[in-house]
Amino acid sequence: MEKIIQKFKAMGDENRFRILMLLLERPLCVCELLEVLDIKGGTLSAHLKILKNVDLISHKKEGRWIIYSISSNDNKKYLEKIEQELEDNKIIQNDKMKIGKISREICSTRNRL
Amino acid sequence: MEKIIQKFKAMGDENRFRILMLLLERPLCVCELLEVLDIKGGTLSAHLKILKNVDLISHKKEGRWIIYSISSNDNKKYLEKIEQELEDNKIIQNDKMKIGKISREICSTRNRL
DNA sequence: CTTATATTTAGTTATATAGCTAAATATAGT
DNA sequence: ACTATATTTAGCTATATAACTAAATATAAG
Repeated sequence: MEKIIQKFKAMGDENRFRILMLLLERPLCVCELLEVLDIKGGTLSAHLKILKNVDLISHKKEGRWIIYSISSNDNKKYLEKIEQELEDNKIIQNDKMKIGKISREICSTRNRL
Repeated sequence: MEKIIQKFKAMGDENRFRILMLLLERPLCVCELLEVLDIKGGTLSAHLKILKNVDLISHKKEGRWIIYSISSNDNKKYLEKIEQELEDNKIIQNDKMKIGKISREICSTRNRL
């Protein structure tokens, strides 16, 4: 039971929920997520750890980047169903618009921790 | 988005999650829930309000009792799927065993707030 | 009116959560 | 070696959450 409750808690935070909706678009590196969310690197790392601990996301290394994605097809389907109910949400829309304009390489030009 | 996040938060609490699993057995009055959960009346009322506010449960009056139940078939199906993954959980098992032995009338013999 | 059932409110306490800064650590690429 | 990307840690602050007690309120039944 602890596990499922932790999963709900993981999804019950705005920034983590936005991360999940963003990863539904495509796998993303940490610096791309940082471009969209208004939080610091350390904070984002903590959120990613929480989502990883409940198996909602997973990651792989690719060059000097760490790429996060939704961890299973079940999770993907589940989250997509939720996403449909949020088609008209401004924050989510805006996040997806932003992420559409960003590529991994943009990160080097910024200087976020 | 606020709404879905509130829903996850509502489910991400042990006592509230136990309430949902109990209501999956059958509709229950507040005093029956009080027999199973180790919390005071005021606290339980607050939890029920949170679950009601996100439309997970609803209630109706019946004599001097207020009967709570899962609010829709969709919610019921959703929660039943989660319940299946928890078949071997001791707390849930115990809760369901207890609720099986209780009827509404037992309440008058106790004196919980 | 009194009792039973439930909710609400005010006030309190303890713990959890989310964010920050700043420094340290890890790893891969150049 | 140095840089880029990311994580972790320690220390801090602010807010949210869950619980309690105790009293007040609401409603229906007897």
